[in-house]
Amino acid sequence: MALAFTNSLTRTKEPFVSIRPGEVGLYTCGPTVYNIAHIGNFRAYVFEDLLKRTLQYCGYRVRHVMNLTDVDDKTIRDSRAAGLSLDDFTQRFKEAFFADSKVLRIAPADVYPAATAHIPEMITLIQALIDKGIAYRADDGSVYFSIARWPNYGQLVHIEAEQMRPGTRVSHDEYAKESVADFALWKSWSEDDGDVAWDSPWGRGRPGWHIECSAMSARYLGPHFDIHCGGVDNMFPHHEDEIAQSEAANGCRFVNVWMHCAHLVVDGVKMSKSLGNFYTLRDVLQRGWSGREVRYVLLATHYRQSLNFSFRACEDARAALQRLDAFRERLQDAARLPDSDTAPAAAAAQAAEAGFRAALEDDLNISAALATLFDLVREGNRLLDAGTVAGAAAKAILGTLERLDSVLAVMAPDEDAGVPADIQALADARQAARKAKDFARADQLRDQLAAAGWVIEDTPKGPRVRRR
RNA sequence: GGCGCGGUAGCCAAGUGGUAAGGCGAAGGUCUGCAAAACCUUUAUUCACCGGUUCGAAUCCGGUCCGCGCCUCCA
Repeated sequence: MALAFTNSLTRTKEPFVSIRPGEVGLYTCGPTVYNIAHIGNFRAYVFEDLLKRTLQYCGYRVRHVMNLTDVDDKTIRDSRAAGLSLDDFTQRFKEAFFADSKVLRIAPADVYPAATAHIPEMITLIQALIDKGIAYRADDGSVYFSIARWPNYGQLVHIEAEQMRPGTRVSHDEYAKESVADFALWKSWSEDDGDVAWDSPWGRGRPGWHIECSAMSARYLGPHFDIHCGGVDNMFPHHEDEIAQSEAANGCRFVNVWMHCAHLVVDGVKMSKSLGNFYTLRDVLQRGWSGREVRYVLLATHYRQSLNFSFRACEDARAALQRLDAFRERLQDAARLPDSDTAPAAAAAQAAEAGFRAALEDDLNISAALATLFDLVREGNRLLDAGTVAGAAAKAILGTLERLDSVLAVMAPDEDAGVPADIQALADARQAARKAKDFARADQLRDQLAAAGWVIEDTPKGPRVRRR
């Protein structure tokens, strides 16, 4: 089975063939840095991370570009409200984004181009569209892309311009357009923009939203590249417009494969501040969930399926991960023993690896991939119980787990915050009581620990205290 | 009006023609001073509903019901 992805352009699953053998150019729409990204945003980034790691697992070298939208209506509006320069304002949210990405173990992109650092590229692109007669400068000084002059428009969302119903969000200041469906490439300066403006052949102003991705993807990946991702909500108009701009300006196909992930919902409904179900990663961490637990929740649902986030799902993830942890600990202990027969362990490990790879190659079927992982856990535990996994056999399974984790990135536990001194003192007192066979006293201390939110486990190496 | 997505066990979730993966939970067992943790076993005659095609359908076709998303700057 070879790699295959569902292409939003054709809406079918297609074999994946890279433009250059062994290499993939990947562009993923990044954050608009006007606030802290929420877990719905990170659902998309985790999906893209899974895609990238899968490509790498399958042997591709991936060149990954993720843009940072640091100039748009919202960044301008909110930076002015905060009394900060645009750069100072967006810088904080860029840093927050990188920090949160790291917590979620998202592998960094190769390049994070910022829109404000690529204005000349955008101007060049817009000029090319004007020169070709596809874009026009309106009376208000803005430049628009004319959909009437680009018959290929609509290939991604499969719509006809006539069928578009003017939405309620059409802004009043865009009356200068020839057609409601036309979209801005360059927006002339208005008072609301304050000091945010660049010079251009059409006067002072700032770029439209879509143009940055066309300009920056071409700069870092070329005019024609392999895969472009984002959330479904970006299909229209953002990606549709990108295609129009890029193909009209460059005269070649823009992207071979478009991949879009479905929305994250919370308890079955869209996340929104007014419903009180709006969470940033930080909100979730504050409730005691770790980065990898959240990553697992975001990862474990297939990307084209809407993901229902809930704290119940976090609990399930924690339990599943603890089971993986326990399995790896058992294997690490067994690896120090003299070698056993390696055949059964090797067979289980190979079966898991083959199944895992086949599942991910099939349009990132993460559920099937995780199923093969847990099949290996069960089979491995059985073999450990039977004493047929020791030494090299245990190391073989650990090696497989490590390779699977190069894609999943969920196996290494998060940093433990440690045990407070007073809690440890209670645990020590309980152990002393147990030694003295004063079990009533020991149980009473255990209850005290439980009331404080800690559980105690008596292992062969002594008692271990753990938060619950 | 247009374009889409989805309804599979208590919960989450694969499977798109060959007779229901996996995770969580629950129940039983092993271990333990008792627990906890861990491990093992069990846990859907059935895939929203009604017809149809087929030797055979959760999977294909027609219809019905229900939930959700997008239609100009929300991942």
